[in-house]
Amino acid sequence: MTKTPNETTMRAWARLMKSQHLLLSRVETALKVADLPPLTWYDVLLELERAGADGLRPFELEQHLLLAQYNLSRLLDRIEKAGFIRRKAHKEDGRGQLVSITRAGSAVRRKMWPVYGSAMNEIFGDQLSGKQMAELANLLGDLIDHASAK
Amino acid sequence: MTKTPNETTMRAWARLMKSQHLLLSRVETALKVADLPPLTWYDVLLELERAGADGLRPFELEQHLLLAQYNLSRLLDRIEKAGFIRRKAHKEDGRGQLVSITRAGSAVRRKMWPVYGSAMNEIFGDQLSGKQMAELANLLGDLIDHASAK
DNA sequence: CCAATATACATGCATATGCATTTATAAATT
DNA sequence: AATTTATAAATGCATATGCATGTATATTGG
Repeated sequence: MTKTPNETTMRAWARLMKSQHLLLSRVETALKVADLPPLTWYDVLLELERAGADGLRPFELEQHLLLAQYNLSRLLDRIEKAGFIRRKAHKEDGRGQLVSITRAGSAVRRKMWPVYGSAMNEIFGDQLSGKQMAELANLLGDLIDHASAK
Repeated sequence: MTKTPNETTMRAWARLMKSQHLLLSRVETALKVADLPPLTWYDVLLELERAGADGLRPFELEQHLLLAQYNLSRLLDRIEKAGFIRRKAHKEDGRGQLVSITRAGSAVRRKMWPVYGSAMNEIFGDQLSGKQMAELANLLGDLIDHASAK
C-alpha cells in the first residue's frame, strides 16, 4: 500500500484538475461579463427553489452543496444582503433557521441559467458526443461513489 | 446557439465539479495532516525541479500552471519566504527574474510526493480499472484541447 | 532617436476561504 | 432537575484569490 500512481492515473488526475479549473473559470467569466452573481449563488438559489416555500435549514444546504459550515454561513450573509434569500428563525429548533428564496432570488436565478447553461454547452456539452458524455458521467459517478463512501 | 444543455451533459458537469472538489480536498487534507505545504507549492516546485539549475521566468510558470499573474507573484512570495525557491534578477531582461528551486525546496517536494501520490492512488487510482482510467484521461484530454483552443 | 505601446512583475484594496473558537439551544446521562 | 455532551450557526483572525492599477523595462513605429 501507499504505492505511487501509474502514468495513466497521473495523467487522468492532472487532466481532471485542469479541465475542471478551465471549465469553471469559463463559466464564472461568462457570469461576470453578464453582470451576474457567481456560480455558488446559483447553486444555493436552485436548491432553495427546489425546496419550495418552507426553504431549507442551513445544515441541509451544507450537505447538498458540500460546503463547509462557516463558508455557507457567510455565503448566506452575502446572498441575503443582496436580497435573494430570507432567513427566519426556526419555530421548533431554537438553534436553527430556515432559509428561503425571495422573488428577486428566483428572478436572478432564472436570469443566470441561460448564461450558465449556454456556456456549459459551448465549452463542455458540444465537445463530446452523447455517448462520450454518458461514459464520462459514468466514470465520474463511480469515482464519487467511492470517494463519498469513505 | 445558446442552447441549454441536455440531461447527460448536466449530470456529467455536476460530477466533474464534484469529483474534482472531493478529490482535491482529500489530497489537501492529507498534506495538511502530514504538516506539509499545499498542493500548489508542489506544482511550482516540480516545475522548477524539471527546469533545472537555470530555473524559469515567472511568466513561464504562469503558463505551465495556469495561474493568474498576480496569484503567482504572491505564491512565489510565500514559497520564497519559506526558503524553497530563490528569485534573482534576469541578466538580459531587466524587467524579469529567474526563479529556481533550493535544496530545501527539493527536499520538501520529495517529502510531499509519497503523501500526494498515495492519496491520489487511494482515492482515485484504485477506484477505476486501467482501461477506465485511460478512457477518462482521453475524454478529459479532448475537453482540454477544445477549451484551450479558444 | 523618441514617443507610443507592450510586456514583466508587484501591490492596494475588496472579497472569499480555512481554522479555531464562541454562543445558543437541544438531547442525553446521571 | 442538574450536568454533560452534541448540534446549529456565527465570528475573529489568518491566508488566499480577484480586480484594477502601478512601476519598471523593452519593443515598435514614426
